[in-house]
Amino acid sequence: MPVKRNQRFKHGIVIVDDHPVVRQGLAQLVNQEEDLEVCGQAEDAHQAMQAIKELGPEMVVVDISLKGTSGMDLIKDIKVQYPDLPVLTLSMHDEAVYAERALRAGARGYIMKHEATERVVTAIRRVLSGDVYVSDRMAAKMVSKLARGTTGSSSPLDCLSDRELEVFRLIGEGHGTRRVAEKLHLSVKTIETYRAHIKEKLGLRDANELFRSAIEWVNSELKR
Amino acid sequence: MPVKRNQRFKHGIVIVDDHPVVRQGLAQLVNQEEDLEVCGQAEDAHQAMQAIKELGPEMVVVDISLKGTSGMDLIKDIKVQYPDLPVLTLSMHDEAVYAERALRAGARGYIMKHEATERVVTAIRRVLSGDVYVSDRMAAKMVSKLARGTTGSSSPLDCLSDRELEVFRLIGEGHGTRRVAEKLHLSVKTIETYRAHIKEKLGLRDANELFRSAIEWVNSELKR
DNA sequence: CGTTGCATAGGGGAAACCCCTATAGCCTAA
DNA sequence: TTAGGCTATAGGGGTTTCCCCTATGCAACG
Repeated sequence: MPVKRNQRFKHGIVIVDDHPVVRQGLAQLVNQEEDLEVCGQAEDAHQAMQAIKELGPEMVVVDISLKGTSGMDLIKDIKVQYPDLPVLTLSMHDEAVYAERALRAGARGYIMKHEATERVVTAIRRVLSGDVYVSDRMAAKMVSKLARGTTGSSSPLDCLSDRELEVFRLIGEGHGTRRVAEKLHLSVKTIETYRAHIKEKLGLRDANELFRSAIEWVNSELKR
Repeated sequence: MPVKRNQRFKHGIVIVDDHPVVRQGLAQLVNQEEDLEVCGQAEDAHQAMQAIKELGPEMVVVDISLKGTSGMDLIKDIKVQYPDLPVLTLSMHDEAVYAERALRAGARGYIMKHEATERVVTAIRRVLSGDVYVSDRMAAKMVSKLARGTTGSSSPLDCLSDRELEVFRLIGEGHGTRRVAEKLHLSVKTIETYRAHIKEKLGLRDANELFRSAIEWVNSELKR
Protein backbone atom coordinates (compact mmCIF):
# COMPACT_ATOMS: atom_id res chain seq x y z
CA MET A 1 0.00 0.00 0.00
CA PRO A 2 2.70 2.56 0.87
CA VAL A 3 4.50 1.37 -2.22
CA LYS A 4 1.65 2.51 -4.35
CA ARG A 5 1.72 5.88 -2.73
CA ASN A 6 5.42 6.32 -3.35
CA GLN A 7 4.86 5.44 -6.94
CA ARG A 8 2.36 8.23 -7.18
CA PHE A 9 4.78 10.83 -5.98
CA LYS A 10 7.61 10.07 -8.33
CA HIS A 11 8.63 12.88 -10.62
CA GLY A 12 8.36 11.77 -14.24
CA ILE A 13 11.30 12.55 -16.51
CA VAL A 14 11.66 12.16 -20.26
CA ILE A 15 15.19 11.70 -21.55
CA VAL A 16 16.27 12.51 -25.09
CA ASP A 17 19.58 11.20 -26.39
CA ASP A 18 20.48 9.43 -29.57
CA HIS A 19 22.85 7.01 -27.85
CA PRO A 20 20.95 4.05 -26.45
CA VAL A 21 23.79 3.30 -24.08
CA VAL A 22 23.57 6.76 -22.60
CA ARG A 23 19.80 6.52 -22.22
CA GLN A 24 20.26 3.25 -20.42
CA GLY A 25 22.81 4.71 -18.04
CA LEU A 26 20.84 7.81 -17.33
CA ALA A 27 17.62 5.90 -16.84
CA GLN A 28 19.16 3.60 -14.31
CA LEU A 29 20.69 6.53 -12.53
CA VAL A 30 17.35 8.26 -12.27
CA ASN A 31 15.30 5.20 -11.46
CA GLN A 32 17.39 4.21 -8.52
CA GLU A 33 16.35 7.45 -6.84
CA GLU A 34 13.27 6.99 -4.74
CA ASP A 35 11.38 9.98 -5.95
CA LEU A 36 12.49 10.11 -9.58
CA GLU A 37 11.46 8.04 -12.52
CA VAL A 38 12.15 7.96 -16.24
CA CYS A 39 8.69 7.87 -17.74
CA GLY A 40 9.82 8.04 -21.36
CA GLN A 41 12.79 8.01 -23.71
CA ALA A 42 13.34 9.47 -27.15
CA GLU A 43 16.18 9.43 -29.61
CA ASP A 44 15.24 12.41 -31.72
CA ALA A 45 13.30 15.64 -31.55
CA HIS A 46 10.14 14.24 -33.05
CA GLN A 47 9.91 11.32 -30.67
CA ALA A 48 10.67 13.71 -27.87
CA MET A 49 7.73 16.00 -28.61
CA GLN A 50 5.52 12.96 -28.93
CA ALA A 51 6.66 11.57 -25.59
CA ILE A 52 6.18 14.88 -23.84
CA LYS A 53 2.69 15.19 -25.20
CA GLU A 54 1.67 11.70 -24.22
CA LEU A 55 3.42 11.36 -20.91
CA GLY A 56 3.31 14.84 -19.43
CA PRO A 57 6.66 14.62 -17.66
CA GLU A 58 7.78 17.09 -15.04
CA MET A 59 11.08 17.67 -16.74
CA VAL A 60 13.09 16.73 -19.81
CA VAL A 61 16.78 15.90 -20.14
CA VAL A 62 18.13 16.66 -23.60
CA ASP A 63 21.43 16.01 -25.35
CA ILE A 64 22.29 18.88 -27.68
CA SER A 65 23.89 16.80 -30.40
CA LEU A 66 21.05 14.77 -31.83
CA LYS A 67 20.69 13.58 -35.35
CA GLY A 68 18.10 15.40 -37.43
CA THR A 69 16.79 18.46 -35.66
CA SER A 70 19.45 19.58 -33.25
CA GLY A 71 18.91 19.45 -29.54
CA MET A 72 19.12 23.22 -29.51
CA ASP A 73 16.09 23.48 -31.75
CA LEU A 74 14.28 20.91 -29.68
CA ILE A 75 14.83 23.00 -26.57
CA LYS A 76 13.37 26.03 -28.34
CA ASP A 77 10.36 24.03 -29.50
CA ILE A 78 9.73 22.74 -26.02
CA LYS A 79 9.88 26.28 -24.68
CA VAL A 80 7.30 27.41 -27.20
CA GLN A 81 4.84 24.62 -26.56
CA TYR A 82 5.49 23.99 -22.87
CA PRO A 83 6.94 27.16 -21.40
CA ASP A 84 6.86 25.82 -17.86
CA LEU A 85 8.41 22.44 -18.54
CA PRO A 86 12.01 22.58 -17.29
CA VAL A 87 14.77 21.26 -19.52
CA LEU A 88 18.22 20.10 -18.46
CA THR A 89 20.84 19.93 -21.18
CA LEU A 90 23.20 16.96 -20.86
CA SER A 91 26.06 17.12 -23.29
CA MET A 92 29.54 15.89 -23.88
CA HIS A 93 30.55 19.23 -25.31
CA ASP A 94 32.42 21.96 -23.57
CA GLU A 95 30.11 24.09 -21.53
CA ALA A 96 32.17 27.15 -22.43
CA VAL A 97 30.89 26.81 -25.97
CA TYR A 98 27.33 25.64 -25.54
CA ALA A 99 26.03 26.34 -22.05
CA GLU A 100 25.02 29.91 -22.69
CA ARG A 101 23.35 29.06 -25.96
CA ALA A 102 21.42 26.30 -24.32
CA LEU A 103 20.17 28.61 -21.59
CA ARG A 104 19.24 31.29 -24.09
CA ALA A 105 17.35 28.66 -26.03
CA GLY A 106 15.31 28.05 -22.90
CA ALA A 107 17.08 25.29 -20.99
CA ARG A 108 17.15 25.53 -17.21
CA GLY A 109 20.51 23.86 -16.85
CA TYR A 110 23.59 22.48 -18.55
CA ILE A 111 25.76 19.60 -17.42
CA MET A 112 28.48 17.64 -19.13
CA LYS A 113 28.62 13.90 -19.50
CA HIS A 114 32.05 13.99 -17.93
CA GLU A 115 30.51 14.84 -14.61
CA ALA A 116 30.16 12.24 -11.92
CA THR A 117 26.79 10.56 -11.81
CA GLU A 118 25.90 12.08 -8.44
CA ARG A 119 26.37 15.49 -9.91
CA VAL A 120 24.03 14.65 -12.73
CA VAL A 121 21.40 13.69 -10.20
CA THR A 122 22.03 16.93 -8.34
CA ALA A 123 21.52 18.89 -11.52
CA ILE A 124 18.27 17.07 -12.23
CA ARG A 125 16.94 17.83 -8.76
CA ARG A 126 17.98 21.43 -9.00
CA VAL A 127 16.23 21.96 -12.29
CA LEU A 128 13.23 20.00 -11.16
CA SER A 129 12.79 22.25 -8.16
CA GLY A 130 12.73 25.32 -10.34
CA ASP A 131 16.32 26.47 -10.01
CA VAL A 132 18.95 26.77 -12.70
CA TYR A 133 21.95 24.48 -12.81
CA VAL A 134 25.30 25.28 -14.35
CA SER A 135 28.79 24.55 -13.08
CA ASP A 136 30.30 27.05 -10.67
CA ARG A 137 32.83 28.15 -13.24
CA MET A 138 30.15 28.77 -15.81
CA ALA A 139 27.98 30.64 -13.36
CA ALA A 140 30.84 32.96 -12.50
CA LYS A 141 31.53 33.60 -16.14
CA MET A 142 27.94 34.46 -16.90
CA VAL A 143 27.62 36.76 -13.95
CA SER A 144 30.65 38.78 -14.97
CA LYS A 145 29.37 38.94 -18.49
CA LEU A 146 25.98 40.21 -17.42
CA ALA A 147 27.54 42.66 -15.02
CA ARG A 148 28.99 44.71 -17.83
CA GLY A 149 26.50 43.72 -20.45
CA THR A 150 23.47 45.90 -19.67
CA THR A 151 21.80 43.91 -22.42
CA GLY A 152 18.13 43.88 -21.68
CA SER A 153 17.30 41.28 -24.28
CA SER A 154 19.34 42.11 -27.33
CA SER A 155 22.44 40.46 -28.66
CA PRO A 156 25.53 40.62 -26.49
CA LEU A 157 27.21 42.16 -29.50
CA ASP A 158 25.24 45.34 -28.94
CA CYS A 159 27.68 46.41 -26.31
CA LEU A 160 30.47 46.44 -28.85
CA SER A 161 31.34 49.79 -30.33
CA ASP A 162 31.19 50.17 -34.11
CA ARG A 163 34.92 49.79 -34.48
CA GLU A 164 34.95 46.75 -32.27
CA LEU A 165 32.18 45.12 -34.20
CA GLU A 166 33.99 45.79 -37.45
CA VAL A 167 37.12 44.17 -36.11
CA PHE A 168 35.04 41.28 -34.81
CA ARG A 169 33.59 40.74 -38.25
CA LEU A 170 36.96 40.74 -39.93
CA ILE A 171 38.27 38.24 -37.42
CA GLY A 172 35.27 36.06 -38.16
CA GLU A 173 36.09 36.20 -41.82
CA GLY A 174 39.39 34.60 -41.02
CA HIS A 175 41.69 37.59 -41.01
CA GLY A 176 44.57 37.72 -38.57
CA THR A 177 45.53 40.71 -36.49
CA ARG A 178 48.00 42.01 -39.06
CA ARG A 179 45.55 41.74 -41.95
CA VAL A 180 42.84 43.51 -40.01
CA ALA A 181 45.25 46.31 -39.17
CA GLU A 182 46.15 46.69 -42.83
CA LYS A 183 42.55 46.66 -43.97
CA LEU A 184 41.60 49.38 -41.52
CA HIS A 185 44.86 51.34 -41.88
CA LEU A 186 45.49 51.12 -38.19
CA SER A 187 48.37 50.03 -36.04
CA VAL A 188 48.58 46.36 -35.11
CA LYS A 189 48.66 47.57 -31.56
CA THR A 190 45.31 49.24 -31.95
CA ILE A 191 43.78 46.05 -33.24
CA GLU A 192 45.21 44.21 -30.31
CA THR A 193 43.50 46.67 -28.01
CA TYR A 194 40.18 46.13 -29.77
CA ARG A 195 40.59 42.41 -29.52
CA ALA A 196 41.19 42.74 -25.81
CA HIS A 197 38.09 44.89 -25.40
CA ILE A 198 35.94 42.49 -27.38
CA LYS A 199 37.15 39.56 -25.35
CA GLU A 200 36.37 41.37 -22.16
CA LYS A 201 32.93 42.49 -23.24
CA LEU A 202 31.93 39.08 -24.53
CA GLY A 203 33.54 37.15 -21.71
CA LEU A 204 35.92 35.27 -23.98
CA ARG A 205 38.91 33.69 -22.32
CA ASP A 206 41.55 33.66 -25.02
CA ALA A 207 42.28 34.26 -28.67
CA ASN A 208 40.87 30.90 -29.65
CA GLU A 209 37.49 31.58 -28.12
CA LEU A 210 37.47 34.97 -29.74
CA PHE A 211 38.23 33.53 -33.14
CA ARG A 212 35.71 30.79 -32.67
CA SER A 213 32.83 32.98 -31.68
CA ALA A 214 33.65 35.51 -34.39
CA ILE A 215 33.47 32.77 -37.00
CA GLU A 216 30.23 31.51 -35.57
CA TRP A 217 28.69 34.95 -35.62
CA VAL A 218 29.74 35.63 -39.18
CA ASN A 219 28.28 32.32 -40.27
CA SER A 220 25.01 32.94 -38.49
CA GLU A 221 24.85 36.38 -40.06
CA LEU A 222 25.12 34.80 -43.48
CA LYS A 223 22.12 32.60 -42.87
CA ARG A 224 19.65 35.38 -42.22
CA MET B 1 26.07 -24.40 -5.87
CA PRO B 2 25.25 -24.05 -9.52
CA VAL B 3 25.14 -20.32 -8.97
CA LYS B 4 28.72 -20.32 -7.92
CA ARG B 5 29.62 -22.19 -11.02
CA ASN B 6 27.89 -19.74 -13.26
CA GLN B 7 29.75 -16.98 -11.56
CA ARG B 8 32.97 -18.70 -12.42
CA PHE B 9 32.15 -18.81 -16.07
CA LYS B 10 31.30 -15.19 -16.57
CA HIS B 11 33.48 -13.40 -19.04
CA GLY B 12 35.16 -10.43 -17.40
CA ILE B 13 35.11 -7.16 -19.28
CA VAL B 14 36.86 -3.89 -18.56
CA ILE B 15 35.20 -0.76 -19.95
CA VAL B 16 37.02 2.48 -20.63
CA ASP B 17 35.06 5.68 -21.18
CA ASP B 18 35.37 9.12 -19.70
CA HIS B 19 31.62 9.67 -19.35
CA PRO B 20 30.35 8.19 -16.10
CA VAL B 21 26.84 7.99 -17.50
CA VAL B 22 28.01 5.90 -20.41
CA ARG B 23 29.94 3.57 -18.16
CA GLN B 24 26.87 3.13 -16.04
CA GLY B 25 24.74 2.29 -19.03
CA LEU B 26 27.21 -0.07 -20.58
CA ALA B 27 27.86 -1.81 -17.29
CA GLN B 28 24.22 -2.44 -16.69
CA LEU B 29 23.84 -3.68 -20.21
CA VAL B 30 26.64 -6.15 -19.79
CA ASN B 31 25.80 -7.24 -16.29
CA GLN B 32 22.28 -8.20 -17.11
CA GLU B 33 23.66 -10.86 -19.45
CA GLU B 34 24.07 -14.16 -17.68
CA ASP B 35 27.52 -14.94 -18.92
CA LEU B 36 29.04 -11.47 -19.06
CA GLU B 37 30.29 -9.22 -16.31
CA VAL B 38 31.98 -5.86 -16.03
CA CYS B 39 34.94 -6.58 -13.82
CA GLY B 40 36.42 -3.10 -13.99
CA GLN B 41 35.93 0.43 -15.24
CA ALA B 42 38.38 3.15 -16.18
CA GLU B 43 38.05 6.70 -17.32
CA ASP B 44 41.46 7.17 -18.90
CA ALA B 45 44.25 5.21 -20.49
CA HIS B 46 46.32 4.95 -17.36
CA GLN B 47 43.52 3.59 -15.23
CA ALA B 48 42.70 1.24 -18.06
CA MET B 49 46.15 -0.35 -18.19
CA GLN B 50 46.09 -0.65 -14.41
CA ALA B 51 42.71 -2.34 -14.46
CA ILE B 52 43.74 -4.75 -17.19
CA LYS B 53 46.85 -5.70 -15.28
CA GLU B 54 45.05 -6.25 -12.01
CA LEU B 55 41.86 -7.83 -13.24
CA GLY B 56 42.92 -9.84 -16.26
CA PRO B 57 39.72 -9.30 -18.24
CA GLU B 58 38.82 -11.35 -21.29
CA MET B 59 38.11 -8.27 -23.33
CA VAL B 60 38.16 -4.48 -23.17
CA VAL B 61 35.64 -1.97 -24.48
CA VAL B 62 37.26 1.38 -25.29
CA ASP B 63 35.93 4.78 -26.30
CA ILE B 64 38.29 6.46 -28.74
CA SER B 65 37.86 9.99 -27.46
CA LEU B 66 39.24 9.97 -23.97
CA LYS B 67 40.91 12.77 -22.14
CA GLY B 68 44.63 12.37 -21.78
CA THR B 69 46.11 9.67 -23.93
CA SER B 70 43.67 9.01 -26.70
CA GLY B 71 41.71 5.83 -27.03
CA MET B 72 43.58 5.11 -30.23
CA ASP B 73 46.87 5.08 -28.39
CA LEU B 74 45.37 3.00 -25.65
CA ILE B 75 44.35 0.40 -28.22
CA LYS B 76 47.87 0.35 -29.61
CA ASP B 77 49.35 0.01 -26.14
CA ILE B 78 47.03 -2.83 -25.28
CA LYS B 79 48.01 -4.58 -28.50
CA VAL B 80 51.66 -4.30 -27.58
CA GLN B 81 51.33 -5.55 -24.03
CA TYR B 82 48.44 -7.96 -24.45
CA PRO B 83 48.37 -9.03 -28.10
CA ASP B 84 45.63 -11.59 -27.52
CA LEU B 85 43.30 -9.44 -25.48
CA PRO B 86 40.44 -8.44 -27.79
CA VAL B 87 39.35 -4.80 -27.86
CA LEU B 88 36.01 -3.44 -29.00
CA THR B 89 35.92 0.24 -29.86
CA LEU B 90 32.72 1.97 -28.77
CA SER B 91 32.51 5.49 -30.04
CA MET B 92 30.15 8.27 -30.87
CA HIS B 93 32.25 9.20 -33.86
CA ASP B 94 31.43 8.29 -37.40
CA GLU B 95 32.62 4.84 -38.25
CA ALA B 96 33.41 6.03 -41.77
CA VAL B 97 36.22 8.09 -40.33
CA TYR B 98 37.45 6.02 -37.43
CA ALA B 99 36.53 2.37 -37.86
CA GLU B 100 39.34 1.54 -40.21
CA ARG B 101 41.87 3.39 -38.11
CA ALA B 102 40.70 1.60 -34.98
CA LEU B 103 41.06 -1.80 -36.63
CA ARG B 104 44.48 -0.92 -37.95
CA ALA B 105 45.46 0.12 -34.45
CA GLY B 106 44.57 -3.37 -33.28
CA ALA B 107 40.93 -3.27 -32.26
CA ARG B 108 38.79 -6.30 -33.06
CA GLY B 109 35.64 -4.29 -33.60
CA TYR B 110 34.04 -0.88 -33.89
CA ILE B 111 30.53 0.07 -32.89
CA MET B 112 28.86 3.43 -32.49
CA LYS B 113 27.00 4.63 -29.46
CA HIS B 114 24.06 5.25 -31.74
CA GLU B 115 23.49 1.56 -32.11
CA ALA B 116 20.75 -0.22 -30.22
CA THR B 117 21.84 -1.82 -27.00
CA GLU B 118 21.23 -5.34 -28.28
CA ARG B 119 23.61 -4.66 -31.09
CA VAL B 120 26.25 -3.53 -28.65
CA VAL B 121 25.87 -6.81 -26.80
CA THR B 122 26.10 -8.65 -30.12
CA ALA B 123 29.32 -6.85 -30.93
CA ILE B 124 30.76 -7.70 -27.55
CA ARG B 125 29.95 -11.37 -27.98
CA ARG B 126 31.34 -11.39 -31.49
CA VAL B 127 34.62 -9.89 -30.42
CA LEU B 128 34.78 -12.05 -27.33
CA SER B 129 34.48 -15.17 -29.45
CA GLY B 130 37.41 -14.16 -31.60
CA ASP B 131 35.60 -12.65 -34.57
CA VAL B 132 35.71 -9.11 -35.81
CA TYR B 133 32.71 -6.80 -35.55
CA VAL B 134 31.91 -3.84 -37.74
CA SER B 135 28.56 -2.72 -39.09
CA ASP B 136 27.38 -4.31 -42.32
CA ARG B 137 27.68 -1.04 -44.13
CA MET B 138 31.24 -0.59 -42.95
CA ALA B 139 32.15 -4.14 -43.82
CA ALA B 140 30.84 -3.66 -47.33
CA LYS B 141 32.72 -0.42 -47.69
CA MET B 142 35.96 -1.99 -46.57
CA VAL B 143 35.56 -4.91 -48.89
CA SER B 144 34.91 -2.73 -51.90
CA LYS B 145 37.78 -0.53 -50.94
CA LEU B 146 40.06 -3.51 -50.88
CA ALA B 147 38.67 -4.74 -54.15
CA ARG B 148 39.27 -1.43 -55.86
CA GLY B 149 42.71 -1.19 -54.38
CA THR B 150 43.38 1.81 -52.16
CA THR B 151 41.48 4.26 -54.36
CA GLY B 152 38.94 5.05 -51.69
CA SER B 153 40.09 8.59 -50.96
CA SER B 154 36.61 9.82 -50.18
CA SER B 155 37.62 12.46 -47.71
CA PRO B 156 40.77 14.58 -47.80
CA LEU B 157 41.11 13.72 -44.13
CA ASP B 158 41.96 10.15 -45.06
CA CYS B 159 45.46 11.24 -45.83
CA LEU B 160 46.01 12.41 -42.26
CA SER B 161 47.72 9.99 -39.93
CA ASP B 162 45.97 8.97 -36.72
CA ARG B 163 47.95 11.46 -34.70
CA GLU B 164 47.35 14.22 -37.15
CA LEU B 165 43.63 13.61 -37.18
CA GLU B 166 43.57 13.62 -33.44
CA VAL B 167 45.38 16.92 -33.27
CA PHE B 168 43.06 18.27 -35.92
CA ARG B 169 40.03 17.32 -33.86
CA LEU B 170 41.41 18.90 -30.72
CA ILE B 171 42.12 22.10 -32.63
CA GLY B 172 38.57 22.02 -33.89
CA GLU B 173 37.32 21.77 -30.34
CA GLY B 174 39.00 25.06 -29.67
CA HIS B 175 42.16 23.95 -27.96
CA GLY B 176 45.36 25.89 -28.54
CA THR B 177 48.74 24.36 -29.29
CA ARG B 178 49.75 24.27 -25.66
CA ARG B 179 46.54 22.63 -24.49
CA VAL B 180 46.77 20.00 -27.19
CA ALA B 181 50.33 19.25 -26.18
CA GLU B 182 49.28 18.85 -22.57
CA LYS B 183 46.33 16.68 -23.42
CA LEU B 184 48.48 14.32 -25.45
CA HIS B 185 51.51 14.52 -23.17
CA LEU B 186 53.69 15.69 -26.04
CA SER B 187 56.05 18.58 -26.59
CA VAL B 188 54.61 21.80 -27.93
CA LYS B 189 57.15 21.45 -30.68
CA THR B 190 55.72 18.14 -31.73
CA ILE B 191 52.26 19.60 -31.96
CA GLU B 192 53.65 22.40 -34.07
CA THR B 193 55.07 19.82 -36.44
CA TYR B 194 51.71 18.09 -36.70
CA ARG B 195 50.00 21.36 -37.38
CA ALA B 196 52.47 22.02 -40.17
CA HIS B 197 51.84 18.59 -41.68
CA ILE B 198 48.09 19.00 -41.49
CA LYS B 199 48.26 22.39 -43.13
CA GLU B 200 50.39 20.98 -45.89
CA LYS B 201 48.21 17.93 -46.47
CA LEU B 202 44.99 19.88 -46.48
CA GLY B 203 46.36 22.84 -48.40
CA LEU B 204 45.75 25.33 -45.61
CA ARG B 205 47.66 28.58 -45.79
CA ASP B 206 48.02 29.67 -42.20
CA ALA B 207 46.99 28.99 -38.63
CA ASN B 208 43.69 30.78 -39.08
CA GLU B 209 42.64 28.61 -41.97
CA LEU B 210 43.69 25.56 -40.05
CA PHE B 211 41.66 26.59 -37.05
CA ARG B 212 38.71 27.49 -39.20
CA SER B 213 38.53 24.26 -41.12
CA ALA B 214 39.13 22.21 -37.99
CA ILE B 215 36.15 23.88 -36.33
CA GLU B 216 34.06 23.34 -39.39
CA TRP B 217 34.92 19.67 -39.51
CA VAL B 218 34.20 19.09 -35.85
CA ASN B 219 30.83 20.79 -36.23
CA SER B 220 29.92 18.76 -39.26
CA GLU B 221 30.93 15.63 -37.38
CA LEU B 222 28.41 16.50 -34.71
CA LYS B 223 25.52 16.74 -37.06
CA ARG B 224 26.08 13.41 -38.71
C1' DC C 1 34.57 70.73 -15.26
C1' DG C 2 35.03 66.00 -13.83
C1' DT C 3 33.74 61.43 -15.35
C1' DT C 4 32.94 58.10 -18.61
C1' DG C 5 33.38 55.91 -23.07
C1' DC C 6 35.72 55.43 -27.39
C1' DA C 7 39.58 55.46 -30.77
C1' DT C 8 44.09 55.21 -30.96
C1' DA C 9 48.68 53.24 -29.80
C1' DG C 10 53.16 51.85 -27.27
C1' DG C 11 56.22 48.58 -23.93
C1' DG C 12 57.59 44.24 -22.61
C1' DG C 13 57.44 39.46 -21.71
C1' DA C 14 55.20 35.07 -22.87
C1' DA C 15 53.37 32.24 -26.16
C1' DA C 16 52.36 30.85 -30.79
C1' DC C 17 53.70 30.48 -35.49
C1' DC C 18 56.74 29.18 -39.24
C1' DC C 19 60.55 27.20 -41.81
C1' DC C 20 64.38 23.81 -41.13
C1' DT C 21 66.70 20.02 -39.49
C1' DA C 22 67.02 15.52 -37.12
C1' DT C 23 66.45 10.81 -35.07
C1' DA C 24 64.46 6.38 -34.66
C1' DG C 25 61.04 2.94 -36.05
C1' DC C 26 58.31 0.92 -39.61
C1' DC C 27 56.95 -0.68 -44.09
C1' DT C 28 57.49 -1.23 -48.94
C1' DA C 29 59.24 -1.57 -53.29
C1' DA C 30 63.29 -2.25 -56.06
C1' DT D 1 68.32 -6.75 -48.28
C1' DT D 2 68.91 -2.13 -48.73
C1' DA D 3 67.34 2.34 -49.91
C1' DG D 4 63.68 5.38 -49.67
C1' DG D 5 59.15 6.83 -47.57
C1' DC D 6 56.13 7.81 -44.02
C1' DT D 7 55.26 8.53 -39.09
C1' DA D 8 56.09 10.08 -34.39
C1' DT D 9 58.77 12.76 -31.99
C1' DA D 10 61.26 17.17 -30.99
C1' DG D 11 64.79 21.10 -31.10
C1' DG D 12 66.73 25.95 -33.14
C1' DG D 13 65.90 30.43 -34.21
C1' DG D 14 63.48 34.28 -36.16
C1' DT D 15 58.85 36.59 -36.72
C1' DT D 16 54.30 37.51 -35.19
C1' DT D 17 50.70 37.41 -31.99
C1' DC D 18 48.91 37.49 -27.45
C1' DC D 19 48.22 39.60 -23.20
C1' DC D 20 48.43 42.83 -19.38
C1' DC D 21 49.40 47.79 -18.50
C1' DT D 22 49.66 52.40 -19.36
C1' DA D 23 48.56 56.61 -22.00
C1' DT D 24 46.69 60.43 -24.97
C1' DG D 25 43.13 63.05 -27.35
C1' DC D 26 38.31 63.80 -28.01
C1' DA D 27 33.38 63.83 -27.34
C1' DA D 28 29.44 63.49 -24.63
C1' DC D 29 26.91 63.52 -20.41
C1' DG D 30 25.96 64.88 -16.28
